[in-house]
Amino acid sequence: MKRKSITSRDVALLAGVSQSAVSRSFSPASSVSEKTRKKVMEAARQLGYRPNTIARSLITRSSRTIAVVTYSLQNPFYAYLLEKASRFLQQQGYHLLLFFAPQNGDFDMVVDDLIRSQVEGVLMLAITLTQHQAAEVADFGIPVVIINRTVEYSGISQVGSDNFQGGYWAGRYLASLGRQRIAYLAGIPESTTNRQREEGFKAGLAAEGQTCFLYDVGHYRYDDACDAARRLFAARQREDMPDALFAANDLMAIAVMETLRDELNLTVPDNVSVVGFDDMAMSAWPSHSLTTLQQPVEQMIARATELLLKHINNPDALPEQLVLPVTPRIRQSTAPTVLSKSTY
Amino acid sequence: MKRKSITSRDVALLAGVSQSAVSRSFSPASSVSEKTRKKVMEAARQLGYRPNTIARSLITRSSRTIAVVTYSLQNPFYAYLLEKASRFLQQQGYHLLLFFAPQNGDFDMVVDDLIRSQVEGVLMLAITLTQHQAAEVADFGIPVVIINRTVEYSGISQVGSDNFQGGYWAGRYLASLGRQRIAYLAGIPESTTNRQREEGFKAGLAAEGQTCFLYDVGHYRYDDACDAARRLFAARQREDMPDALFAANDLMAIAVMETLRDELNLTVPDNVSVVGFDDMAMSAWPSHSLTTLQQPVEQMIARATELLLKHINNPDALPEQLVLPVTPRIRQSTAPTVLSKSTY
DNA sequence: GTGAAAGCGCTAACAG
DNA sequence: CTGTTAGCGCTTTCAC
Repeated sequence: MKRKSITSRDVALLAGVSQSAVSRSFSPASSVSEKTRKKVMEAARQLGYRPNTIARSLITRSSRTIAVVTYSLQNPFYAYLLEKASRFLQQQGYHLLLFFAPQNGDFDMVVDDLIRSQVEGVLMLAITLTQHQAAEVADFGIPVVIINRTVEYSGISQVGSDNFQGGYWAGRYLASLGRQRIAYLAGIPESTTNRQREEGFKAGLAAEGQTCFLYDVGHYRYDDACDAARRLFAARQREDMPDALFAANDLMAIAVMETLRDELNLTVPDNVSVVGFDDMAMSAWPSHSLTTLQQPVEQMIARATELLLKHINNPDALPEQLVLPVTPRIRQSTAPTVLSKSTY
Repeated sequence: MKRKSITSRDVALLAGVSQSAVSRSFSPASSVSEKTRKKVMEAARQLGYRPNTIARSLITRSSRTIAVVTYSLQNPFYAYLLEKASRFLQQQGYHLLLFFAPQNGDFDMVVDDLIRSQVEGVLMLAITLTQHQAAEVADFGIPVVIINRTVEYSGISQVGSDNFQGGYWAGRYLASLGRQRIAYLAGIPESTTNRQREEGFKAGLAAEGQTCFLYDVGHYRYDDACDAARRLFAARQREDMPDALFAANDLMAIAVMETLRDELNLTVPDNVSVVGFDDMAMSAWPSHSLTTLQQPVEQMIARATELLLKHINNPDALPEQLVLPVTPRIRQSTAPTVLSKSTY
């Protein structure tokens, strides 16, 4: 933008009014006579004038901008979350500054960048903040809402779903199906969502008198989950491999199913029953038909965005931690164990 | 952001230097003595000072911000495009303003918003601009690059792939497999990508002495494509329904396959061979194993972003229209026709 | 209702 | 190298 731009002064000159009259004409709340506004608008049209948002932000000290921070869009569940939340905020008249968390994990720079950019709020999707980072942003007076991840810092609002309950259900359900060797495929092990799902799962198994048969890590990613599946099912004997698996998200659950069927000649659900977490759109497609824990996406977004707006409009509002219930969706990737020839 | 913020003046006072010394200390290019910078930085740290990006933008007349406009992230191909491009631009030190094209199609407001927000460039993903809109942005001096869609306006740079060739290949390939009733599933009929793919497809069929057997529309969406599949294969007799289908993108191709197998009891590729367009990651998964035309995504992004940066740095650079080659990926969703009992 | 004047927080000459 | 001085384009008192 080197080219000199048309300013309100130029418009004022052409319209034969003062510069402030131009400003008023473009601000719905101000009182201007219909006549003046008309003159101004006409001059503005002729010159192709558009108010400079940056200058306005500087003086009003409000950027009408919200930062959205996300980790990766490879997971359709997050792509969906991002789109829904963004559209809503956009509709509320906010601009959205998009930040991707660097894959090398150097998140401090992003936090710094966030603060400098004068956003009025921050919406974090599946991003784990350290206490330090969370405090830094919050202390700076920028409201933050985290969706689908938590941080041990009560100064920040969080909206998540009941990961523990979901995991618990998965554990009990698979055991109740008669499965004896139930494995867990972790996401990012240290992420709060993973820890909660894992703990819930183990508790659920324990309630049925079982323990976790095998454990591996897939970082919430498709490819990593395929690799994990190869490791988990590497045994020679069928009785040494899992007969069921709970994956910390749908994307990994699907990866496991694909690998099982394509490379390992195992059937789902007969040889292996699989449960995921999220219920992304794709999980309901017939090819996958994945039993999973449905997160209440729409509700999560609604609550998170309204919470964020609340904090923006009222800096004294207290932070809230919301935990929304998940719903089991039983599909065809799980079935009771049947005794067949191949089992013996 | 109502709370009064710490300004460079505050820091100057504490550090015992002038306000401009503070400014210089935070600008890598400026010359400041190590001693001064140290004092300033220490004072800044104490106060928690961060330079105000908005004020900086106003005076430098450069926002270091690029707008990214996208249509929908439901299509993983675009989610991928968005993530890749964004990460690159972010790495180049740009901020990204994210705009979703409204679904009601009222794109003029977004264009206006775009211009007001003082972005230095606009990257459009799969967005169709009218000539008028394109001209409006371009005339305002904001460089625009469109990925994967074209507009009849030579003032704008565009990066796309060879849709016509891709369609042509699909048409010939399916015909060469011995398929006799080849259908086309359109995306958004009036979108340029769709038109080019469709024309190429028809030309390819013509080269093999065939014409398009049936035609339907799926708007590039999964659900719409399922509906279209139901219509396309509604005939009582096998010989009245298609034995092959070319969909204008992978998402729709997959939707068709899912519907065929799950609801219509038709097998892929034997009863129906299917070809898509894009080659998104999911298409290679064993469940789908979709034959498709691979778009050179990485290359498209690389060229588009470098083109955009070029235009930003040199406003006189001429717009370019790039058409990159697509590559057929033959997988298991297509196979030669075999004469089987069920055919007679 | 309207114009004049005073900045928002910062960078960029300009002297020294 | 450093401080002083002008603004960037806009909103917002404040008189009239």
